Amino acid sequence: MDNDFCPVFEAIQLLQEKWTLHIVRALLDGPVGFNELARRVGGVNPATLASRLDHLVELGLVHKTIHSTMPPRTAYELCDAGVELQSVVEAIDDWGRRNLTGPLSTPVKVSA
Amino acid sequence: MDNDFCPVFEAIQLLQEKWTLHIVRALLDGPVGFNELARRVGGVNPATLASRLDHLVELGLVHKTIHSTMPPRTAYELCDAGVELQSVVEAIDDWGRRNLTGPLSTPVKVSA
DNA sequence: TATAGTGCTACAGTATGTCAAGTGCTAAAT
DNA sequence: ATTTAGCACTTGACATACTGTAGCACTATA
Repeated sequence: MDNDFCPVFEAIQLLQEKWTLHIVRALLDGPVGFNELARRVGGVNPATLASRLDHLVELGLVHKTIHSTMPPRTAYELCDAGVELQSVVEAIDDWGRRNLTGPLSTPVKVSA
Repeated sequence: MDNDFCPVFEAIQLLQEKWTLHIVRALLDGPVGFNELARRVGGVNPATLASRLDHLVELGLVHKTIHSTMPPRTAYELCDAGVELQSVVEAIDDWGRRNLTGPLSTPVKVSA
């Protein structure tokens, strides 16, 4: 019932949180502010984005710099551990290009 | 508002569905039946597992063989496109070993 | 002085995942 | 011969997670 801290399991747990991978991918293009990050990612709503960023900051994958409180100006950027996720994103990228030819069908509902 | 079919985006969408990556990882160890797969993965509930498997089969990443209906005996195994996800799992594995030293803290709630 | 933009938070609603139980049947154990 | 135990799931009630839209306090530009 426990994997007794298995790093792979934990890593998957983290990366499967909705939008996390998208956010990391967007951050690979360099530091950004909140709203522009949302735009880069495309489709996240601010509440979720804020939540994911909090988590990523907490884990030390992302660094948040508040340049000024008012007018608000913040920058999010990947730390080393975050940048290392590039290899993961690239692997997904490769796989996607090779194996996805069209839009995915809608996932089957759990109770239907 | 649209990524106009960007394979990376789609791939991330797929892989971030809860348990999908865990399931793929478990299947990399070879064909299994439903219940044993659940045990290998550890923590999925049958409804979710069934749903994910349907989706993976539908996308052609997993092949389902029904050896007998009654007594029920089924085998799930990765097809080629599924096996190719090994590189993704490995990248995550590497990253996890290098960057995760202890259990993750609980994700921050969206509305709190 | 309006307008648009910044980084968020709040709330209600919906989608998504979970828990426990159960089904119909058989192979192995008692 | 009769309990177990196991297979592959499904069902329905519930909890949690995510979404959409609005809004705040404020400034820089037009």
